[in-house]
Amino acid sequence: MLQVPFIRDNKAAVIAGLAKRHFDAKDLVEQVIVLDDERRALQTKLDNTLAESNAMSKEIGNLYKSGKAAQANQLKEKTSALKETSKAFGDHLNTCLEKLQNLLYQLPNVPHDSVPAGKSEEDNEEIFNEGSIPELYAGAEPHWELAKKYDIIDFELGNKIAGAGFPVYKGKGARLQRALIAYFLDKNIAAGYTEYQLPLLVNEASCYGTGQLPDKEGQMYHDAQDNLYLIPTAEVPGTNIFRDVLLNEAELPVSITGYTPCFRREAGSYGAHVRGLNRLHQFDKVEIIRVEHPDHSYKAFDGMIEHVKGILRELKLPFRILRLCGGDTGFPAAMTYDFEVFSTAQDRWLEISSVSNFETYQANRLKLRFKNSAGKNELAHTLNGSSLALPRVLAGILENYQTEKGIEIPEILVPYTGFSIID
RNA sequence: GGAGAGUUGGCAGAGUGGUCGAAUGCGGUAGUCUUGAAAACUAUUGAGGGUCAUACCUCCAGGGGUUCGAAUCCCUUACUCUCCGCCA
Repeated sequence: MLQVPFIRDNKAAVIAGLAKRHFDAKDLVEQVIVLDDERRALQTKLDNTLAESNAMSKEIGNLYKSGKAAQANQLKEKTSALKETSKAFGDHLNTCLEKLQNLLYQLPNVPHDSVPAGKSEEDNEEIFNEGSIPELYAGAEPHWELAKKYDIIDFELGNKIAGAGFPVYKGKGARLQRALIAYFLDKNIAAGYTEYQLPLLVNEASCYGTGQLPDKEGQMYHDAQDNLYLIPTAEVPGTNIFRDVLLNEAELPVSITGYTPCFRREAGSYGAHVRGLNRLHQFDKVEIIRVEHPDHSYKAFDGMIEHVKGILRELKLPFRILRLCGGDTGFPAAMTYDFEVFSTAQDRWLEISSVSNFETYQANRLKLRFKNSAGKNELAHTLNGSSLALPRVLAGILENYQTEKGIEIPEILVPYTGFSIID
């Protein structure tokens, strides 16, 4: 959520920044300012009324104490009118605040200066490309065929047990998956991240904290009985660790990592592009999350990019990095880089990681602050990224490492899998 | 699931109707002392709104109520703890 004083002071910049998302913020921004003016005026009126009745109450108390009950009773009669006016101002103020809140929820984060304008994924900038795309043998197949051929992922069985989008991994498929999780976590820990095991169900407040609510209500699985949501990403429980937290400056930066399954309803997305492992209702992901001093958050961002690069290099997968344009950058993010692995047999790029700096947008909702060197409480910056999303890495390995003899296991993973080929 | 107890500032923990935004301790900050540090001592230290700055207002888990006046009484929701039941 953007801060109102920031919007007031940087009105033109906010509108221009959001234009890069093809988001016309002009009316919203105007409304925010008008409502905020109204809010202030009402607050002042309410405060004055309350001050008056506070003074009166004090006087009544004093009169009683000094035995002047008759005078006190006389004063009491005057309080009812004050009560009514303060109630009216209070109600008015509340509706005003509610409206303001709603407006603020509608404003996405202002993109960083370096973010290109653009409408959709076609306007994203490729800023990095590494690894050669392997020449596959004549009979090379997409991963869903390979999965069947080597009996490592059973989509039909998942359909039977749960439904589409819930694959069953078995044998070496399951073991490879587990190896990847362990490898990613070890890499993250070696880079200074602390491992967490987090709840997979979260409450409403946490969903508001990271912005899944109110915007993305229908995209999460919801247990109505207990009013809990299945997490769509570890970002939700991981970042909400810091909801309503005041850190000391010396405690920054905070770096955490965690493996969790992720659950997404993905309502309405079917078809060829979601075949196999491309899009699932349940998938595994290892996430990295950082809380940073505002002065260092972009340095941390670069560090996260390098870190993910390092993992993909070790896996020897061909990948590229995209700087997302304004239109494709997620609602709460100021800047996002996507990592994509080339899926040889499908002849397309698959997103496997997304690293974002939210600056203070999430922190403002979360009330995540730190005491700065001047002794003032200041909003921290939050960042997160995947390292990595499992199914598409798996798809990338299956497709890029397939040979006539079977699927080779990237060397770095062999100590984790305990086998070097799936055949 | 049943019964009971609790939720107070960065943390711990007093406070049961009127100078309580809240004792005390820890922690933080500044200073004295010290070559420097530690210890000790002294001072200072909750958050938000509002103002040029004051004034002033709000906040003692969330919401509602009683009262001239609520951290304190009542209702309600959430959470925590203890006991019983159930259970990997």
